[in-house]
Amino acid sequence: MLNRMNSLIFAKAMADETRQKIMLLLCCNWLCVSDVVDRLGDVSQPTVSHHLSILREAELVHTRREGKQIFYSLDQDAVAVCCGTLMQNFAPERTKASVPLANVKVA
Amino acid sequence: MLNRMNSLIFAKAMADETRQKIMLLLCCNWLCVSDVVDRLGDVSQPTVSHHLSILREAELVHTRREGKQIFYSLDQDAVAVCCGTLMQNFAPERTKASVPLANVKVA
DNA sequence: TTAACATATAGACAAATATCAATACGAGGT
DNA sequence: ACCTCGTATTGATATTTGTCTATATGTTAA
Repeated sequence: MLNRMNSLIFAKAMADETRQKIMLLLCCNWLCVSDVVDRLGDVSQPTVSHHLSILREAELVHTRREGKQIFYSLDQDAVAVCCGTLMQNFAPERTKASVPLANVKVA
Repeated sequence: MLNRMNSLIFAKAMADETRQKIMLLLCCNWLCVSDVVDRLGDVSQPTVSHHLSILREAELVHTRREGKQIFYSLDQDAVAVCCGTLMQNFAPERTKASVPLANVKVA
């Protein structure tokens, strides 16, 4: 139940190009909101805040306050867990023997 | 480029509850459209066809014609590849040593 | 070729979502 | 206290998307 819920929330969180761009920016990086706005270049600050709140509710980002700024970074563990859940639900026959991801062909 | 594109198409394809239900039905199973309609119970045939076409365009299903019927089944390899791509893009620090999915905590 | 059945497509509509400008909120600094 | 800066929220709008009914397409059988 919770797994299925997670899969849906996760997929919805990922299902937007701007959000994926933001996630890439926050991957291995702590950035504050205005940094993200600057790096995207073509999206307003409220829009970025909105996307960040979606990522927050999906529990895909870490948050840290520093003075006036709020820093975000991608929660890679959460992403990995969600991907694992997706695999278990939708590719169970490829998960049986604990497939090393390195061996999974990527186009 | 193509990877990122795939991640977006994949996420969008997964980002709907009805579609996830269909994918679960088609996981390890060949079903024709009307079978899917029956098992879902609360969705019209055109709607199912529409969802199947989205899954088809995302290349997440196999198709086989048999007389008047068209059978679908989930392409688990494709799902695995897409999940791997997601991991590589959005959880690279968890992919380095080829993490066995069995060791990934699932809530 | 016509009829019956299975699936796909078209068109219309409603709900969800992405976006922006304007504004509120909150934390420092003066 | 006030002002400024960074972020969040609100309200409005446009686009996307999911759904339906009606219809078209395609396959098989009579």
